[in-house]
Amino acid sequence: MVQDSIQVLQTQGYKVTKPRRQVLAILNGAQRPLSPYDIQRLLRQQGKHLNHVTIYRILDLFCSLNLAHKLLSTGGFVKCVLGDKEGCHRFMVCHRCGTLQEFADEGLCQEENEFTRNFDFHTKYHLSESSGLCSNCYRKQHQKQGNA
Amino acid sequence: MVQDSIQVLQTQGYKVTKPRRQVLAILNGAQRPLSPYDIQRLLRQQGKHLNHVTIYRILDLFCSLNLAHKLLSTGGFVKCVLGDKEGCHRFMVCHRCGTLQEFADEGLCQEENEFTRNFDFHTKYHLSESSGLCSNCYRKQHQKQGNA
DNA sequence: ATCGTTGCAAAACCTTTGCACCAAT
DNA sequence: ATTGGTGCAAAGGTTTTGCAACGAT
Repeated sequence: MVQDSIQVLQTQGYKVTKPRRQVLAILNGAQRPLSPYDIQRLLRQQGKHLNHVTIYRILDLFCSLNLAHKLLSTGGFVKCVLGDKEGCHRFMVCHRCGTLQEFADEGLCQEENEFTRNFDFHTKYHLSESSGLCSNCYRKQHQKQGNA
Repeated sequence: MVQDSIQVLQTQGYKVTKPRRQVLAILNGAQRPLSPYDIQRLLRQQGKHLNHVTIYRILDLFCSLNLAHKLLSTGGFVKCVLGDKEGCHRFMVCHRCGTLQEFADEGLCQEENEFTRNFDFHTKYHLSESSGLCSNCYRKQHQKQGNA
């Protein structure tokens, strides 16, 4: 997974530096979106020190290469897991446990494009997040409250 | 338009103060998302002074009452123009001139819900922003570059 | 050796908090 | 008169900038 991203860096002419590898590793191991300072904190726990400015710049780069995404709802960063899959990359975010799943579907994109086309608007890309409950949390919720 | 919002404030038991009316007026006249400091600046140009903290608090309130929305991509605030219309409120944002249009469509919401249902995810609401070119900018773009 | 990257210091900017005062009801 | 709102001062957090030094190629 990290290896794929390193490939992208190389083929695009960007250097594969230690800081970039470290940020990749953190994003890869994360279960939730991380802020730049989150990343710095997690690295520090491993005895590694990265300047926050460096982290900002690396995240900018990763987002521009689609190696990472910035979530709309929280502003946190996550590693992209879809690679070059067609269609805009979207997220399901569980508002209970915070876990998140990335997905894409060209059909959805088309529907949205057609819809906005009625307003004479020419869509380039979509930012889209679905907020709700993941299967686990949905189950727990219903155990607690019985049925509601 | 502003009158409707004032109605909402009153019926919900919130006071209709001068600062709130001023912020409403600014949002109402704006063609693009505004930051709290943008609003302060615009008011100052009219010789009116509002503390930035006050503006933050007013915007928080407006968002909680759905009188305004905070755009997630840019962080700017816009007046809600859909009122209670069914379906999640979505935005088209022109990345050239910054103008924005709000819309909603229950069909889109359903499609997205059904799709995420395949992942055993239970969607509560959607966050969605379409980025592209408004009709004006699309035309200009094509005049400049001929055809591409 | 080179040029892209990083680290550092500093600044700018954004957002929040607590409390005293004010003003809409 | 009451109570919610506002202003102010201050603090805390986030993001950006410029430049010198470093290191991946």
